[in-house]
Amino acid sequence: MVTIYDIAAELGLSTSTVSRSLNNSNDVNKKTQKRVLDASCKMGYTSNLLASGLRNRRSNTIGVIIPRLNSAFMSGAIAGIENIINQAGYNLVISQSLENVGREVSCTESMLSNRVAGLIVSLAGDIGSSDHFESFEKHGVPVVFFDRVYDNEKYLNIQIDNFKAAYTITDHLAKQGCREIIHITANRLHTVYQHRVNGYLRALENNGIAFNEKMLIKCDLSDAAGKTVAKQILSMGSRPDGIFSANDVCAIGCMTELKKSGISIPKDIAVAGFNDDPDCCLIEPNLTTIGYDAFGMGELSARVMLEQLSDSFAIPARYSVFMPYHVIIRESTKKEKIGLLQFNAI
Amino acid sequence: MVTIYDIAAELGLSTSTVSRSLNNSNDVNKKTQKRVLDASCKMGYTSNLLASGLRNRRSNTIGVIIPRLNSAFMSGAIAGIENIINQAGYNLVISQSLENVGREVSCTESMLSNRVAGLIVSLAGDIGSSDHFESFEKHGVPVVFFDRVYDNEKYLNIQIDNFKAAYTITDHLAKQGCREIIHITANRLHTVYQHRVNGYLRALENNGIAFNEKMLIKCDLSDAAGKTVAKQILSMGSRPDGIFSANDVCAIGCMTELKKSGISIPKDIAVAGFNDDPDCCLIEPNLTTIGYDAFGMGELSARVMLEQLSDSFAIPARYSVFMPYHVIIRESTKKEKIGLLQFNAI
DNA sequence: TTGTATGCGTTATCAC
DNA sequence: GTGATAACGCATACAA
Repeated sequence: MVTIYDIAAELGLSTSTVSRSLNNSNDVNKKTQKRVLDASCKMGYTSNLLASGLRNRRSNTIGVIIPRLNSAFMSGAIAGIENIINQAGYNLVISQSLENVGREVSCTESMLSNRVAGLIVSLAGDIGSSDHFESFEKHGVPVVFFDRVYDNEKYLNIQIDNFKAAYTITDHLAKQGCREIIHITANRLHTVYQHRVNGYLRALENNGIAFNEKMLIKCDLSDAAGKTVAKQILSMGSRPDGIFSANDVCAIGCMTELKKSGISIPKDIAVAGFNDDPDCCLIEPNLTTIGYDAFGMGELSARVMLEQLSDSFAIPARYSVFMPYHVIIRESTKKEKIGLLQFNAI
Repeated sequence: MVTIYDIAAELGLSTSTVSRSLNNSNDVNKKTQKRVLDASCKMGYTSNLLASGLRNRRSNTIGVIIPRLNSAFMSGAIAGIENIINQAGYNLVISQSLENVGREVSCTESMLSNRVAGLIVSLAGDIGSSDHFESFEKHGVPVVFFDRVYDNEKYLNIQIDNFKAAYTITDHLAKQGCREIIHITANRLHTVYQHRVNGYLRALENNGIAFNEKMLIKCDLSDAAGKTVAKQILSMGSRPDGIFSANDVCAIGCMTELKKSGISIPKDIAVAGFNDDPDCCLIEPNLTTIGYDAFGMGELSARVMLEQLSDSFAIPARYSVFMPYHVIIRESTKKEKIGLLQFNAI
């Protein structure tokens, strides 16, 4: 491969001048620079980022660790991150923790070995220690968390207010006349889900709905789990009239199965999800849900990262950013009787 | 950061011995190795892959370039690739070309700069020159294409037989009694789509169905495009009784819109897609489609890559692998009259 | 089995 | 504005 030595030899210059030209330094004659750039082009020069990274003691790569790459939310967030990061001249390394803390740890080790300039993370499902992020902090490598974050102010967190969102959507169900609203949540209570549970509970309380443990169903929030939950619900003594699932996938699995068994939605049971997956508008009736801007969240995470990267001497910021979210009300929670009530109320 | 110098100094050894120990070389005393490993652990050593890569003249990273990260197919394929690649001790860099050849080119440049050990690619939408892959070949960096490949035997291609698959599903539509089957394809005819068109045409021919240009509709295969196509179809003089879309997303968009306008599927129009997205089982009626193993295709691509990587002195292989596919017949193409015919035939 | 010495390609410091 | 030189951390050819 062509190196700066080759270019230097070709033009009778030193490698320093070539390097300066290539890096668009001010300390170089513009004409010389042009000669170098032309030659590098002609000779097919490709910069060696490994050498450059070694010399600079860090690569020009930003690492991303996410639980999984298989949701509209995640691919949207990645697209947002990539958009900002690439513009800034960085590359992206993406790794999946597969919802597994062990894998997350080895991902961080690999990122460390690759001397990433920064790390953007959405945490694996379990709540675990954050030890594996400490070496980054120790070596001045900024870490930004998004969506699934640690529940403390020690880190840079980009998220939505899950408590409020869950509160609002549960409250909506109650206002639609639901009196027995169950909540489907993750079996491993990551803070994200814990906050949603809390919001749900508060909404029940404020609407004078009594809560008992049977109303909280834990599963892995998959489509299959949703179907299983539906069967559970069908066999319940007193059947709920509202379901709030902590994600859309599970809500949709559940709905599909309920429909199969002749349950009418929202008449018999109103259903709400979380995330605003595209599938919400595919299932019939369309699914009420919480929507938030995945692409924007990715972009913001990346921007915060770049900010950290630029003033490396500044005290590392420690704060949480809450992104906006909105409740998207669709047919799956529009109970007809309520429609009438609302009509009368006008 | 701790380096092998630090470990060497700590133990009174040379860096070569430390390096050998860390790399599990045979030329080192097992006891010495253990001392080194213990010390490296205690001291919190993290190998510097930039230095190692510079020395070895290539990184331990495999690059992946794909059009977009937003489909079940792609995330499945990526998961498959990652599964194999990680086991082999490599890392993955993923980049999206966003269906744009220009971006694809800059992705390859960045991969080259990062001195990736190999490159796995699914091509951007357009047919373009393959010049940007030549430098890899020139420098002995293996390139494996999957799904969207160049239409020649010059490269390593992992794909399905799109001609046959399209033939089979079109033939199925014809056998269900459809006499005017339209085909929705991409407006930029990548080979993948060209082959599907060809299979479609052959099936028409073999079923004695006349073809005219109006039966071939070109669009970007998005959900929105599907809806637009539906409106086109509704305004056609002679309405088709069968639709074969080159992907599911578009088929589903189209179906949704047709249903809204009171078209009964499959009675009025039978619809078939391609890919077996999970949404095929969400839309009603469920969508007939072509299914193939995304995860397996990813794994195979990665395996072929590793094979190339291992015998670097072998002549680079040049061949195409065709993965199995299967036609998945669901309600969207089961015309009732045919059901009766089949019943009578028993 | 271990150590010495060198180079991978780049950038930064210093001198001119 | 340019050049000589050293150093980044590691791996290997060669010597011992």
